[in-house]
Formats: sequence, structure tokens, C-alpha cells
Amino acid sequence: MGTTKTEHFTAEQNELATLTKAIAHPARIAIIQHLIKVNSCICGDIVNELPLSQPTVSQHLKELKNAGLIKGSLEGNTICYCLDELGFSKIKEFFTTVDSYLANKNNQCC
Amino acid sequence: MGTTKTEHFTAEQNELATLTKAIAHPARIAIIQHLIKVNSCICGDIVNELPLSQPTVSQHLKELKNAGLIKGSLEGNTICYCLDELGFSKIKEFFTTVDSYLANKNNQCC
DNA sequence: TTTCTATATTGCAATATTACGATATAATAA
DNA sequence: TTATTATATCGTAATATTGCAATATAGAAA
Repeated sequence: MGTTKTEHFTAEQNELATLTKAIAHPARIAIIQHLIKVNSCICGDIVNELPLSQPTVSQHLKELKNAGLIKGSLEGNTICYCLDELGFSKIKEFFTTVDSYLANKNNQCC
Repeated sequence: MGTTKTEHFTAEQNELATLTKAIAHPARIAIIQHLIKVNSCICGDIVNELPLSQPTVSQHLKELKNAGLIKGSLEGNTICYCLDELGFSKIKEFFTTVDSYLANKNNQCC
């Protein structure tokens, strides 16, 4: 069929999938890295920074915003974007679990 | 159109996108969580654990393996899967950067 | 050998994502 | 008011992903 069977997985698993999927594009990673570098910026700055058209950048920003990874505030004519801590904190939880598991090297089967 | 413009992004950005994309599915997150729980297991165990057919589980395992997030070792008739530290360590680097940036709250524009 | 068991691959239909031109919206400047 | 500037949305084509039935492969057991 082609549709992900979200209904058979936990809310946590689906949320985590949504968050990591929002990150999983080189353009969106570049946007996140740029926001870390300049702290905050407007859409036009990112359009100048990336080899993508304005509508495409706008779409990527929307996806990051929907996932809760960035937030934007209206500043007159423009919208100022910066990272949203909330989204990243949810991802952090998962990777902390994974990393602390891997740190205890009882997992030598392979 | 429709193809991600990987050639315009850095190798690091593309690699990170590939890794996070491999994680970004509830079934693959469930597989990772199950492997953490039981340390290592065979494909059939995961088929019993998830509401997906054997070919679909096999495909998800392949994607996780290709991305370097799990590894499998032949044990006679079966294949024993466990987490692959290498893939996760590459992701860890990125999120460590993000988290330490967010910890220094100079980013209050929004 | 033959059969059984475990996993992978093929082929395909349904759905989702990516990218962008064209256009819409909305605030500012003239 | 009319431009200009910044961003979003629409529509659509190209491509990728998801899921599974059918089938292939390959080791173990009989």
C-alpha cells in the first residue's frame, strides 16, 4: 500500500519518527547549522545561503516549524527564525538512551 | 525535479541526512528500541514483535544496516542483529553541537 | 537426497517527498 | 494610493518510500 502504519506504533515512536524525519534532509540540516551559526535570521538569508529557490526554502522552514524544531516571530515585514529547544529536547532523550546503552559494552554479539 | 540536490550540500550534511532518515520511521525506531532491550536478536524475533510482514521487516533491517546503524552476523541458519556504534556516534556529534548551543541561552530572538 | 526453516529479493501499487514557477498575501516605502 | 519587499501557498512533475505477495536462496534437519 505505501502508507506508514503509524497506528500500530506508540505515540512516542511516531513522534520521534516525525522529528527525525524533519531533520533528515541536507537542506534542513544546513538551515539548522546556519541558525546555530548566526543565532537567528530571516527566510531571505537562508535563500541566499542555500542553492534552492525561495518557495523550496519556505517549504523546508515550514516542515521544521511544524515538527517543533524551529520557531519564527513576525518582525514587521520579515519573519525571524531560530531553533526551538522543545523539539530538540525530545530527540535528545532518545539518543541519550541509545548512547548510554552503547557505552555499556555488553552488546558484543556481532 | 523531485530529487534531493545532494550535490550542493557538504558530505557531512548528506551523511547526517542519510543517518537520520534511516532512523525516521516508527518501525525502525521500534527495531532499535527492541535491540536495546534484548541486546541482540534475529530477524524472526522482530517479525513477531512488529505488525509488519517478514519482507517489510527485512527491508527495514536492510536500510538500518546500509546506514551503519545496525550490523548482522551469520549464525548458521539465522542472522544475529545488534546496534552498530559507528553510525550512532556520527549522529551523536551533531546533536551534541546542537544541545550545547541550546544550553547557552543567547538565542532569544523568538 | 528431500524437507524445513530463516532471510532476502523481486515486482508492483499506493503514497509521500522534493523542487520550483506562478501566484497570493501582507507589511513597508514612496 | 501605488510600488516594493518578504514570505507563503498552489499546482504539478519527478522521484522516493512503504508494504506485501510471490519467489529465491541457503543452511539445518530428516
